[in-house]
Amino acid sequence: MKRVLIIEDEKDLAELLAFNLEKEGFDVTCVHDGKLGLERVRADMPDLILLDLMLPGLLGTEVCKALRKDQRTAKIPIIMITAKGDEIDRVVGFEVGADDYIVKPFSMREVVLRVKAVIRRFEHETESLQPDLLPIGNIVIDRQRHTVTSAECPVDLTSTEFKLLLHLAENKGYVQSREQLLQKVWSYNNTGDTRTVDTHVTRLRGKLGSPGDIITTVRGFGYKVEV
Amino acid sequence: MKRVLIIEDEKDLAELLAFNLEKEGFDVTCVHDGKLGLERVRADMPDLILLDLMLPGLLGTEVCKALRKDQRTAKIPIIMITAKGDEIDRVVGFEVGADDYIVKPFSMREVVLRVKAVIRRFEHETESLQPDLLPIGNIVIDRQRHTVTSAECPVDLTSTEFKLLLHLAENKGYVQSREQLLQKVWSYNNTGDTRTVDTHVTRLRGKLGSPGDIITTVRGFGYKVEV
DNA sequence: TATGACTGCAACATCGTTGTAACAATTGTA
DNA sequence: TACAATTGTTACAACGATGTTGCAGTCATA
Repeated sequence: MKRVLIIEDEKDLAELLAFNLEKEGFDVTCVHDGKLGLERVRADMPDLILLDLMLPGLLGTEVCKALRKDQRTAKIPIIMITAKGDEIDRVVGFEVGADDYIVKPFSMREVVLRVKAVIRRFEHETESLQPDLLPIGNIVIDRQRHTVTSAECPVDLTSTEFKLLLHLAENKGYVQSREQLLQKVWSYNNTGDTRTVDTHVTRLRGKLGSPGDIITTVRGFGYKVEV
Repeated sequence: MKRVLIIEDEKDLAELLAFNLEKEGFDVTCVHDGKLGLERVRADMPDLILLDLMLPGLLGTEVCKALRKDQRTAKIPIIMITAKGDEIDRVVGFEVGADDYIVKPFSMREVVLRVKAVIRRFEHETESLQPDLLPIGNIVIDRQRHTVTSAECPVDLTSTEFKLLLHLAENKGYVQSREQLLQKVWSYNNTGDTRTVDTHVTRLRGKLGSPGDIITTVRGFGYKVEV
């Protein structure tokens, strides 16, 4: 169950928000003052904060900034409630750092949807967002990002080198002849100079450093990746 | 124009479905194998998937589960085609996660109606549930107001530039080929000079200033946004 | 109608990448 | 050991992909 903290000085509005969010299964707490709100966040560590821009004592923007500065609370998503549309640019920009905003007047349905959406987004972001990684030895290939790390260090590969490494890794354990590689990686139908493969293997090994040793030479046949 | 991917091993049936959906104005692609289907989904990102339950190689249920696990594809609606009625509970339930099903034998009219209904339903859901704000690096994109701030400064983008930035940001980390971008941002099906993309990327980078560096070039493949 | 913004395309500049060749090093074999 | 075959390495010129700019056509708006 997700916990939401509402920091809003208009008590009627706060309770209305709380009622509707609780109906949707959220665990809601209300605070009516900015300074108290800050303390409450640190005590409760909620999953999301609904924060009014206009607060007595400490402005909503100040609360937001303070939360962003503290490493512990920096990643709690904040939705700002604001009356004026023209404040928005400043609110959502880096200066203040809210994650979403709702302009008064708003429907309860809108608030609930917005809260759910922001929470969903943050769940995804914090989740290990690594769907299609191909680890091989001490090397990790990321197909989507088109990036490669060797011994945890990012390596900058050219397009041909990337395709070559990927093909060898996807067929790990199987020896690939130079002709096969030219066909698969280079899309050559006729046979070009097979020594081209050697050149690229060398460059690849060089860029990968010592983990590149998993690309082994099979004398007389070709290359393979072996762990 | 909405794009539909059909994953169905009976080629005759697949073509019949394709014919009838194309007649209704859909852009249809067919794949006859589960594993290929998965790859195709990730490459094309269709708006809806018609998926046969009984597939050679990889079962339809497995394809469905795999799509649901990947954050990028989790929200693409799936209609399952099934021969037996008794599987349905499991198929549309949480374990597999299809959004609708059609039992063989079915009329083409029924399929078309079902496809349209599911697409309509999902259009509303994705609209209302998306947060308005998409912060990425030092850039904040406001979907609703169609505004962008770069390093807290409002930036004036044209509609094409906005769509381009939004699409790259929504797929952050994933390399988008020029062809994909033309399809998603420009709605070009096939023709078009892919260099047009380059031009707009340049203009976009220029307007965004130094925070625009998050749009990185992946030589030989396309562009991506990386933080 | 005139103006201005936007768009797509073409042309040019620039820079990284690539294939080839030449030479060095290694391996296998007689 | 000597020799041939294979592979490793390096350098370099040509190529190609991308960055950039200008321009004409289109569209909307005043």
